[in-house]
Amino acid sequence: MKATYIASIESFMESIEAILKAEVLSLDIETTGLNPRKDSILLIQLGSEDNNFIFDVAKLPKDRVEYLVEVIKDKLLVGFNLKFDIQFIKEKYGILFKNLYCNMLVEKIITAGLGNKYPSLEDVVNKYFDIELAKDVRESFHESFDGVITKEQINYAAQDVHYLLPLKNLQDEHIELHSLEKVVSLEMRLLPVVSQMELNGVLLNIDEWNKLTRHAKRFARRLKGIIDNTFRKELHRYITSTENSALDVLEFFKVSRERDVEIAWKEATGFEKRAYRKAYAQMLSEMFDLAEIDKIFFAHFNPNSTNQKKKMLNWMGIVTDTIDQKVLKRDFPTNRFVKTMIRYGEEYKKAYTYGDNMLEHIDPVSGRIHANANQLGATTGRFAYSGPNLQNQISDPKYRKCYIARDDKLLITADYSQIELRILGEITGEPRMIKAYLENEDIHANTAAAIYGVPLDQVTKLQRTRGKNTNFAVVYGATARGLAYNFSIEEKQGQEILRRMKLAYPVMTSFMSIACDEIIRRGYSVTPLGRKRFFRISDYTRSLRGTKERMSIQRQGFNHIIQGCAADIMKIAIVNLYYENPFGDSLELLVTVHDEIVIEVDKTIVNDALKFIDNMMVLAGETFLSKIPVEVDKNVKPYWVK
DNA sequence: GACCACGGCCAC
DNA sequence: AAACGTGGCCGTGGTC
Repeated sequence: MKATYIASIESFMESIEAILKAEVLSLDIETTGLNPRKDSILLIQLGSEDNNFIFDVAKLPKDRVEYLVEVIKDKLLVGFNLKFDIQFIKEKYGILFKNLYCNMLVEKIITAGLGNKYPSLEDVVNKYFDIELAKDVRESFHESFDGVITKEQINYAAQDVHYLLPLKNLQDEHIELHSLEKVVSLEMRLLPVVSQMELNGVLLNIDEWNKLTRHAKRFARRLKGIIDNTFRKELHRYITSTENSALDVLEFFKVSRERDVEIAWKEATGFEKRAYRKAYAQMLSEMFDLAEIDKIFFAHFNPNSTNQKKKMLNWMGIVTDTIDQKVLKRDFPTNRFVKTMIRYGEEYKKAYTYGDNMLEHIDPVSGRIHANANQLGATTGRFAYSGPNLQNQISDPKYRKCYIARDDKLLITADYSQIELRILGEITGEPRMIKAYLENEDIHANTAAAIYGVPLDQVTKLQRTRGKNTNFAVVYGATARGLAYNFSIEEKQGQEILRRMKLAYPVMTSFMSIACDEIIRRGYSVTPLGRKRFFRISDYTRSLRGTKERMSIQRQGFNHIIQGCAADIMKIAIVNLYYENPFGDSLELLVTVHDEIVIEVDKTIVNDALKFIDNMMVLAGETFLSKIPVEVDKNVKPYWVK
């Protein structure tokens, strides 16, 4: 493996010749950390077919590195998780690379459903070349790096780019084999856009957010007081009716020990390492006094423990195997204590999971939240967000309002109206659905009319809700039991609903049946764009005994066609919004939530931007929808509207 | 202390 | 308990 280390102007001049000549280069960078705003680039590695160049950014004049970036900006750049590299380059040199081939994204596309969720370079190189790459050198750049690059680090840096071009050639064979060219092309076009979206970040109104958090905390505290009192009564009832020690009590209620109180006791009594556990248990087993047990119980008691809540509910005569709020609400709809407990859980989540946690993600440099947008997070092609997950923010307007535009800017929130149902109608070719959409009928009421056998104009509110849920259930592949569970009805009635559904939408029904057979026969399902989701099909899967597994695969497979198509449409829209954007920096994409996109615009261009966004999104939808119209709902406010 | 599985719950 | 798809994050409670 050749490697040329470049730290002087002379060596730079020599190497740049080879770089200029190359049409394709592999790219990797080493940095001092993971944050493109805070951390710096140490090395830029470029691999050509016959050499690996390592540019020592710190030792070269800034204008030379800028020149290098300029030289390679339009070449095809191949790399593993290129989002990381191009974000650093954009942040430091102001140039966003757009001609990309990301080996990691490609690997996810060609192994969708079968491969690793987070493939590492080491895994993939090992898979294709049966070679073990060392991983631990990368961290050596982060802490305690003194600016002097070691020989080992140079070798490592060269190795990191060395395999990328041959890897591309091997991956290309799989792309061709599975006809995934269009999907790869779309994802690669999307990659710089997603990188830019992450760099843009979102702005949180911290004062308003904290108000909500404080409110939730106060609420949670009050509810905890009620829970404590109720539990205390039950505890005393238990103790006075038995002759158990504190230890028995804690164990009966599944209250786990080893909380702060136990640690404090260990420190106070001076027990060594592990010996204290036994001694502590011994002490508890000799404790019989009600007041003392009360004290020790509440020192250990944890209202966030599912085990404890479950045990206490059962003790109180609320017999349940789960504290799932859906189940509790159904089985004990009027129980006030159950309500209190559910409400406590909700407020606690608002206070901490959403409340305090969100502040941790505010970037120290930009003051904004730069969540990680994983463009191939879901097997179906949907995005997944993390750190924080911006796709499951509380939909209550009070919370959404905290996501705000910069001064003199506004947020446009645009979402596809019923995109998955429209896709379902289009793909299956179901005339009744097509007609309903063409004639602007209420599709949920339509389904309700069918399953309840009533005229469209006589559908009640409950029936419409059921119709709506049944429509979703079809996309998700629900069974009669599932429907029965959701609607709190008998399984027989669930069967009847499905029977009428099939009768009302016969074309859809036969299409689904054929599609589900195909999924098992081919071992994959595929969206109109060509995005595939693969399944492992064994003899067992095909057998009678494998019915459960087979049906599960068919549900996933059919859902992939619909959900994946919706994802494809949104991605096409995002790509076109970015590349066709006539407004420059006055229009910036911030975040996408499956069928929705949030865009920040200058106040001055709002009306034109709305038209542009509508146009791009509808056009993207029309790539795959021709029989059923595409509709986009739009909102403009200084904050995020749902 | 780091890791993991799981129950639970937020979103579309 | 789990009953229909796709995710991430929390806390608990266990392991090493």
